Amino acid sequence: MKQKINHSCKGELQQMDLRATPARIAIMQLLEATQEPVDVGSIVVSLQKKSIAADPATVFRIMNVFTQKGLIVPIEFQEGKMRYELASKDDHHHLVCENCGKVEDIEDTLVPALEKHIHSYHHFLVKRHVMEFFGLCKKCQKKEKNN
Amino acid sequence: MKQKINHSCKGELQQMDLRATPARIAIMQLLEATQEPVDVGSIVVSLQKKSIAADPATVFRIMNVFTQKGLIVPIEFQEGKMRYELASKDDHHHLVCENCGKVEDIEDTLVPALEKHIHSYHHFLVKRHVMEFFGLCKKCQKKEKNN
DNA sequence: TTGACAAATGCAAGTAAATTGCATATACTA
DNA sequence: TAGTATATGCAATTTACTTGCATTTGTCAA
Repeated sequence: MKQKINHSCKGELQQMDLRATPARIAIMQLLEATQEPVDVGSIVVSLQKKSIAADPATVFRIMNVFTQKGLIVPIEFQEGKMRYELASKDDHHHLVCENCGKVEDIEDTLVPALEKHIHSYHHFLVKRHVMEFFGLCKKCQKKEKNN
Repeated sequence: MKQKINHSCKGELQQMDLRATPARIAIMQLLEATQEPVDVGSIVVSLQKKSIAADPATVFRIMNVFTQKGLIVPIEFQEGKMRYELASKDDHHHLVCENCGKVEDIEDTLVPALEKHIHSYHHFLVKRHVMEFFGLCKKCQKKEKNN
């Protein structure tokens, strides 16, 4: 069965002067359907399951172009590899469970104020930030208690 | 001229059940003398200048042991490699200039409160966080203006 | 001070993420 | 539908980091 083409993705890509190739469309759809930031390896596997063969080198290139165009944001969970998520999901941070790997989002309520503060007091213009939290989710805290 | 041995470093190492080897002592001294987080490559170069030849593999191993023992903290500036700084310098974040590379420290006034908030409202226990800011320092903002 | 042994190092080989060069394939435009 | 700029696949490369093993060295006890 042929995968239905998501026309909004196609449009989104073309608006950015990017050709709507099968790999690019599939990656956009994947990112839209996934709540957790994904890495290149898992993207390749996901596409394989949809019978879309994409070389890792190609996926790396796509992620770079998408990042340059501002479609996605690279995220670092300190695993020695990059993850990515849709830029439209911005204004939040992640709570990464170090036990089960689950990722929760939390709203970003303080960085804008903090960046203003940094500019006023340190005369430093913030363009980009990294802010992630690692620890134990509710379930894994309970599990740990029961040991 | 022989480098004077910093006896406090030696003691610090031995307290942690680590043998006080020349490379380890020199790295501790380097970290104490440096305000910016350093990567393995720059450590090797710095030691060479002090006529201490240390293999990168050894430095990587030392950084891993120091991290495990809590002497240093790994820091990620999204350059594809790790940096490290003394753990005793903790409770601050970095303002990294993307133009000249300069690193300023800012006091951490909000993370403790934020982590409490995260535990109360999201039931997530934060054990570790990453929080860095990238942008333009005062000087580089001026330079950019004059173009 | 010395000698023995566990621990640290150097060197070389091995991983894994990410990049790059080049020939081929393909999406878009006219 | 054909021509062309662009994207992809594949293989080779780069770079950070790790690991295995033989050798060296710091430490501690005698």
